[in-house]
This record gives sequence, C-alpha cells and structure tokens, in this order.
Amino acid sequence: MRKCIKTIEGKEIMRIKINNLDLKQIAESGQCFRWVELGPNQYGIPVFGTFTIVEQTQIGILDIDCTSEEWKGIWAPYFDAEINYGLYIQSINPKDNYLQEAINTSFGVRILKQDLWETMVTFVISQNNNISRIKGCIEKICQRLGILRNYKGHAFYTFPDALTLAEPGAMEGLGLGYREKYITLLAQNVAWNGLINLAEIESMSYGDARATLKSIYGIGDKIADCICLFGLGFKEAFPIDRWINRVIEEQYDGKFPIENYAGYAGVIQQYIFHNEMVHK
DNA sequence: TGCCAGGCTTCAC
DNA sequence: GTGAAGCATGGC
Repeated sequence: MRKCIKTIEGKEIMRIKINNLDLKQIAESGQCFRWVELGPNQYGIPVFGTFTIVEQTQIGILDIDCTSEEWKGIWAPYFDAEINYGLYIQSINPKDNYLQEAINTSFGVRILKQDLWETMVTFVISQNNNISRIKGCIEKICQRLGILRNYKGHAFYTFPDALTLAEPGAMEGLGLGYREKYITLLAQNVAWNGLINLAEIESMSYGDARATLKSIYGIGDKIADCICLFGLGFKEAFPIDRWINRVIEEQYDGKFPIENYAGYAGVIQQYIFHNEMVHK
C-alpha cells in the first residue's frame, strides 16, 4: 500500500494504491448494507458516526476523501488495507475449479472491519432475510433513530446507539418482523444492565467471542461467525448460510476443505458468497 | 402468487 | 444430540 495527497477539482483527497480491492465487488458482497452508490465505482460510506466518499479511479487506485490522520485511524483499518489479499488468492488450491472460477469474479473482495455494535444489529436483522430487505430495514432504523449529519453537502444518518434502540417500541412498524424483539433485548442488555459488554467481547479470543455471542438471544452459529468476521476481524470465522451450504453440498460433496485455509477461511468464504451473489 | 431469504428458538424424541 | 415446526416480512 502506498499513499499520497492529491489535489483533484480543488479538493485535497487521499490517493491510495491498494491491490485486490474492488469497490463494486465489496458493495455487493453482503457484508455492508449502508454504502450509497453515487456514481460508477463511487460510493458514500457512513460508518463510526462519520462519512466519506471513495472512488476507484482505476484498478488498484482508491481516491478517498479524508485526511491522512483519518485514513490511518479509520479507513485503512476499515478496508484492511495493510493486508495483502493477493497471498490469500495465491494460496487457493489450483485444482479447486470452483474457487479458481470464483476468484475471477471476486478477486477484489476484502473483509471490512466494521463497528461491532452496528455489525451485531445488522446481522441479527439478516437472519432468514434477503439483502435488499436487510438494507431497507437498516435504512429505516437509521432514518428514524440515527442522527442526521452533513458531510460536505452529503446528508447521512448515523447508526443509532444501544441506548436508543433499547427504548421499548423504538423500532415498531419498521418491518423487522420477529427480529425486533431480539434487537430490543440485545440493546437493553448492552445499554441498561451491562449483561453484554462490547469492550469485553472486543478483547476476547475468537473462540470466547463466538461462544459469548452465541449465548445472546437471537444469535446462533452463523450470525456469531458473521459478527466475528466483519465486526471483530477474525478471519478464521467461516459463516455458513444457505448459499455457502448449497455450494458445499453441490461442489464439495458436503465437506469444504477449510483446513487448507487455516486462519483466513472467512476470506475464502466471502469469495464464495460474492460469486454466488453475482451468478444467482 | 407462491417461493425464498447471510437462521433462530422451541419442542419432541 | 438431532430433526422438524414456526416464525414476520416483503422482494422477486
């Protein structure tokens, strides 16, 4: 990764050289639900109470509207920019025809390191749900309960904190279905009584974090692994949903060789998931 | 119009 | 421990 400050149209932005990053592929990879497409290869991203605009001007080049400090403190970790994903791709078994084809369409998918609280709520909503409806539910939550902010002329809503979501009836009528009660209780246990301690979870090992998450009402194996992967940065987490399970059954005779990708199976899982999204 | 979705809890066995 | 039913909602 290399970076510099570039002045474009009178604005100072960061120009980052970063391999194996494709914004469109990430946007459609089912790990983030609040990116706003502003133009071809250009997205507005609201996270951590802030906002930025990113544009992929050419292969391997990312223009991002932020200061050097913001890049280092927020966006480089978010894009996992220090990690060479090319090594993950090189390690894929050359005889694995399915994965070799998958990386042709998904070579630019990276694992975003997202806010833990937002990731927990988001993936509770995701259960037995489809991506376009998940996006709609989250958007409605933010519009009703988030804070309206303005970033250089772009309005965006923050993701509401646990105290806000803990209020009984706060999410009523937003179409969350049976998931609403899971999120209300989750928020209350975070904000009201400390039964769930996010900072503590963030300090745990993968195994402990996964077990702790699974003990939460409404969170099972799959959602716990999504939170571990996208909210805690544990790349060994390997979430198995209907799509992944289908591929394992149809392409791997029911047994995916996860041991070949020890420590980063979650990255491989995202290549599979994105590939399925593109070809469904 | 049914089928399906980044699944989970509950309950029977 | 395993398996099946029931769950809310709306996109397609």
